Amino acid sequence: MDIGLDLDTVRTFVAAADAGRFQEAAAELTVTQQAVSKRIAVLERKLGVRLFTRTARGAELTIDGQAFLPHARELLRVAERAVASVRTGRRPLRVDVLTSRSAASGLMRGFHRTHPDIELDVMTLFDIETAVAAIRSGAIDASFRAVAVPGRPLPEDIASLRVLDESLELLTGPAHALAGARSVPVARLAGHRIWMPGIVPGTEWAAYYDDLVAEFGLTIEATGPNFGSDALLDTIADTPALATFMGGQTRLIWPAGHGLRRIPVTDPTPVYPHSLLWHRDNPHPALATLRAHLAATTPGHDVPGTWTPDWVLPH
Amino acid sequence: MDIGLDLDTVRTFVAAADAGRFQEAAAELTVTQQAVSKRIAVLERKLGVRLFTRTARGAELTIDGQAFLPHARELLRVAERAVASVRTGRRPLRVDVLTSRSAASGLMRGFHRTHPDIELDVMTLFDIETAVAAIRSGAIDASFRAVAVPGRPLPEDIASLRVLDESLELLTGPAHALAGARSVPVARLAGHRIWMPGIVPGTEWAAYYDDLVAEFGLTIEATGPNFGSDALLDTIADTPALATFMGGQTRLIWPAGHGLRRIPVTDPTPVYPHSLLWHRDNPHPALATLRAHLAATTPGHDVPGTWTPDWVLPH
DNA sequence: TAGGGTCACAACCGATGGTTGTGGGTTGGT
DNA sequence: ACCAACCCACAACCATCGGTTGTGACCCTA
Repeated sequence: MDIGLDLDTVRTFVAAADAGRFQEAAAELTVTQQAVSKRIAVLERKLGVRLFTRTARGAELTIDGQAFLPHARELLRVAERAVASVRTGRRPLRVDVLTSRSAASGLMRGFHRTHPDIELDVMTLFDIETAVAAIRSGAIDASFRAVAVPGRPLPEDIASLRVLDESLELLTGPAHALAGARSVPVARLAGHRIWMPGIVPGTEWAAYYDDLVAEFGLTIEATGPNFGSDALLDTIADTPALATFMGGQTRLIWPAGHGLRRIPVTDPTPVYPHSLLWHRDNPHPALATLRAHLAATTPGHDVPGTWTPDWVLPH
Repeated sequence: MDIGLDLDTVRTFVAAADAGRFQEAAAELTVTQQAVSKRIAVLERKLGVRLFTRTARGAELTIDGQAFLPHARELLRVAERAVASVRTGRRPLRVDVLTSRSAASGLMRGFHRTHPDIELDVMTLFDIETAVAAIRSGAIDASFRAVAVPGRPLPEDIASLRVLDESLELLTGPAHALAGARSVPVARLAGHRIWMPGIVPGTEWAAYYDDLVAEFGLTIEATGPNFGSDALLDTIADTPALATFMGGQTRLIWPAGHGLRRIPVTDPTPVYPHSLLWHRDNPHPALATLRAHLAATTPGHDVPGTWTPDWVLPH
């Protein structure tokens, strides 16, 4: 179905369209006029359309050529950005956001809205260990994580800023015993089955839920393979005895007709602390902009009536 | 400076990233595993970065690979649309808009806002002759034009709909005699030098200004080569004795500090009539949508106090 | 430790895409 | 009306590229 376009050919097409003459385009690309002629001919054969009308004083775009031209330019733009994304030196700011639907991802969307000119590459690493390693190696510029896991303090060269406390909510199906509640105290969750597949021991999120369990006497089951959030939501919706935790700012693809309920948890409200981590010596100019943006836009923390593990860094 | 990426390689990269194993990607692309390995190796050498970490049970993306992946996907999307833009059959709706800054272009932007799902290719043809020929040949689907030049009625198979009457405004520099006026009656323009380079005899816009000149005794100079709107604006701004006409909805790149004035023309206000033209038998589904959109959103015409040539089609 | 899975390297070879040389065709000056 | 000066296309040639097959090193698991 797809044609093996190659970008040199596309570049040739754009150069020829701009120049209006194959010769000039050839000079610009430092190839011969015959090479340009051949490339264009091949492109036309691949597309099945005539792109230029050859005249005695050059080559003019056909209507098909005019239609193709802006797409060709866009293609070159995107290619340039793709290459730039892995260029060492001035590359887009690389930020790790835990998951694509997390609150950190929302913060980055906000940052992108107010700074649309700053190029970003958003990615999702496994845990804080790999994130810190990636930051120290320079592979990424910043990471949103809960810091720090007990017994594993942040290295000296890593700086952090507490940027968002995200309230946890209980997610249940319509037949769950708590489905009708407008909110639920943490203590009332004792004895209920809370299912969170995909928790990997040793990660900072596992440490968070371990502490939560210990503090309030909950039971969280992490059994079974993690088939992704869709499967999780399906199961929660269909199983009256099962609930799960979810960040209050998580963006869900809400399955229609499932009747899922998001129920705030209170007394106290467990909050998941997101901090921004970065390397003290990272000179990326956009990093300072991001820090300033987050410092300016994020609300206060440690609101009374909330809970976080005591190993969480202050701000 | 740019690297000769080719899209087959990019496709291979995406397939390998999705599959997690070169073998599976190879099967999907119906090439051998060795070919995939080679392609990835070449891509990594070109980019100067390692994209995968090879393990015993497959290949995992490095951080650089993760950063590159969304750009690679975007590249393939754009490529697909580029190819689709010249595919006969279901291709984007092709609309000719006179110039990229014309009122018709604004109408298309509005259409795109309310129907972002409909793919469009907007282009600018020379005059109504070529537009009609392109419509009849199927090369384009619709055109915004003033119809019809006297003596050249629309062919039977071309339908039209009057969609917008655009008031003409006078554009002057700050030192022009009329620069201070809030509006100016057409009759007061007699004797003033109005300069509109780029008018080509025989086109429908030339016919429009010919009629305007004849009706109100104006003098329009079309002399001199047309160096584009930037050069025109520069000259108008610097020359007290010169003014030009401009569509009231034209989007200008307003040069800073030029002090240009746009002055409405009255008694009557000359309006430039934009009609949508299309082929009666054109089955493109988006064409009907566009017609309905325009019929619903465009205001009435032939407002009292306005003027159009008498050869303009009624609606 | 044997076996089945992964990817990489080497040798080979046809297709691709560049070069030079040449020819047809329109334009414009003499 | 011709000829020079431009255009682009076609042909022949040839190096490189990108695929194939064959093989080997490696890792995990039974």
